[in-house]
Amino acid sequence: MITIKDIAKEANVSDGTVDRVLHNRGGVSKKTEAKIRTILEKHNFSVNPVASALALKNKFYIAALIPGYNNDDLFWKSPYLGILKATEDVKNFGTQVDTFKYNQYDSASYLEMFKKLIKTEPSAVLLVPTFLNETTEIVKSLEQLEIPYFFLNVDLEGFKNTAFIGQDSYTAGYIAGKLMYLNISKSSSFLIIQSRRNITKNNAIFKRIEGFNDFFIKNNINSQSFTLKIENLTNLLETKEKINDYLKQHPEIEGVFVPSSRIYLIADCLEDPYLKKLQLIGFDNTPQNIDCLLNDSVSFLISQKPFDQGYESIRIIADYLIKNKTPNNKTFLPIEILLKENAIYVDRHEE
Amino acid sequence: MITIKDIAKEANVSDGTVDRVLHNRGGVSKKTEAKIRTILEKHNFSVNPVASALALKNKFYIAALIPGYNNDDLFWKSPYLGILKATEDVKNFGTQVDTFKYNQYDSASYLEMFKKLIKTEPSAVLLVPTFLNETTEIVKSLEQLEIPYFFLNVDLEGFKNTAFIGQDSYTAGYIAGKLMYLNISKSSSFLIIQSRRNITKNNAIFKRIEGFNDFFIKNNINSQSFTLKIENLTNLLETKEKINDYLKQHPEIEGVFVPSSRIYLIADCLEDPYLKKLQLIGFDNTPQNIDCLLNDSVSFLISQKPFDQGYESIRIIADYLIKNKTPNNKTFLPIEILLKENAIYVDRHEE
DNA sequence: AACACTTTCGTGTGCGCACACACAAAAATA
DNA sequence: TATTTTTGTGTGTGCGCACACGAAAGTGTT
Repeated sequence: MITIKDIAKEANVSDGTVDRVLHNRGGVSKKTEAKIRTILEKHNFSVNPVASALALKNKFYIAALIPGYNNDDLFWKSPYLGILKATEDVKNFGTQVDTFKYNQYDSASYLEMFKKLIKTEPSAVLLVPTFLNETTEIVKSLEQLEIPYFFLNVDLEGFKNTAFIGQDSYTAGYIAGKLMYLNISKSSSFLIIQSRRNITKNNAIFKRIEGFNDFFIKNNINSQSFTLKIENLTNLLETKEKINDYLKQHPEIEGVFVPSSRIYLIADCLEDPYLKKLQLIGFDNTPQNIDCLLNDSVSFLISQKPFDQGYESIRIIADYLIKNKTPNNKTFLPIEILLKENAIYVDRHEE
Repeated sequence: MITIKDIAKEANVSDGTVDRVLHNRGGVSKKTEAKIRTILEKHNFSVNPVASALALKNKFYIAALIPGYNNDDLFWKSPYLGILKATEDVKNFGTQVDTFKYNQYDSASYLEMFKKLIKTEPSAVLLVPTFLNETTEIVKSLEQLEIPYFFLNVDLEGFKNTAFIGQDSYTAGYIAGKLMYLNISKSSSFLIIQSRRNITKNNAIFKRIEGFNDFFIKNNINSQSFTLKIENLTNLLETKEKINDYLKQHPEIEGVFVPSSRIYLIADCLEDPYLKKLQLIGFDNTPQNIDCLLNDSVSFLISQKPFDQGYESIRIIADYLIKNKTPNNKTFLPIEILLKENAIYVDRHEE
């Protein structure tokens, strides 16, 4: 393994000079810089990141702004755990990570946590841009401070984020459509259940529905699509009544598609004959959803690999900071299809 | 961040003494050792792996013994790339990796490469135990030399391998059965195509077929199962003739299951009406197979995430060597279901 | 030619750990 | 008690790099 010292010796300069050109620190004559660069090229030299990390010692600081979670909605636990795992991995590489959690249904808390975050003077920010207007505001201050920012999970367009890490929601929805079609009989119907509060443009849920419907359109399938909007899924009594009523009125429905991570609520609400008869397809490998797979109430789940999303994000940002590695503009994680049998082999959150 | 020096100060001993108990190097009185351990526990101390790696500098050496690949059978390229990626990751952590490739159809080359390998005095060995008898022999010398060994991809039972990294082939086959059932009409039939040379007990292919058939048995489905054995799939003329003849004689067949990574050969051999009519399900995301997904000749592929298998193996072994972290006895990677739409979001081999 | 600057470069220190070596104290032996 | 052996502990050096400090060489001004 070749070291800076080796390069220096070959160029008849000191280690410090080589270091200066490696880090574009300036203060090197053009002649010697050229000489050093030639030798660098020749040996295809790259610094030893381990030694570099040791010497740097907590030079970088990443702040993450993501939704919190509770027992009612565990989705954001996985990305958080992924972030934690990555934090551990990069900790000794001179990179510190702090996570700020906001309430995904309260734009004020989003702004509030950002204010807290920005006071810590991060070298880069990872955020889940749930709210459009507030994000515009946030991005403005970040750009003013020249802090690079990365979007996680929500692929908001029109911003100069260094990268996006998440899923191709449209295609994920398209696949959901395909799986639905496989499971219900031809010329039968299906139901899409939406929760009002989730419908905003550019939103993953919106794109999933679009993809789902497009499958049937593009393949000229004349299954009929019904949509039921429910204000607040968590209100179980109301949800229960609405759904079962609706199904009573539309006995031709054979499948239910829930484009959010809340399909377990639907499974809970369905009366027994429906539960047996219907094919349920939903998103995300939360513990409750996995349980539904295992007890046969849900046929398929599509996972967006939330743990990996969190993990990869931090790794990408750390590489960007430490190794100056510019990431792909969009990093799409695999669209994972889960069914009863492979559910247990999914994402390892432990370790 | 707490360091060895901090621990030493608190225990009123020198760094060296702490170092000795950390590495069980001996030569420390019971009293001081107890004291140090208490403090270690109290702070939940763990050494900084970065500094450790720097100080150790190429202390460990991992040798990998895996099948080679060629254009005809690219499967083993992915694990190899995974190993390479991991090699890069652990390189600066004092761990070197060398890969030895053998011919998976020639047990002599297996032994021969092992002989080469063992001369390099590895600290640990990763191997794909394709051949039972030869593996017994190999393991014997490894155990004599007290070199820990790990199995990759092929889960041979009855050995004292430190760990296995691969897929649950039985369940993967079971899922293939389920997907097949979803795609063909009830009470129709399907065909399993086997290549003679692959049939050995304990083999992944064997287990996949078992799982596949069990799906139909356990769910009381009376689809009829046919099996066609072909000596050498690569002999395209013969394969072509045999398959199409067989299908002519059994028009009730609606699906074809190929429990190996060679389904692209079958797709190549099928005459056009069959290609359109039949549902093909196979294994592994090789480029040729992915092509078949994209051009609609194959309905599903099950990936065993070969890249990840290679990558994880090396990481697991490195952690074992560097951090003394005993791995799970079996590490099962996810059973990934691929179809046309999510094929492009799979395994990133670049970077 | 003497001076004040500026540019260019070498040296030294420390990051946290591993390990060889040195040396003291305690125990065993003569 | 003197001497050897064992046991226990401290010290020093280096891993490869980052960066501060200051020295040397170069440039311009009066």
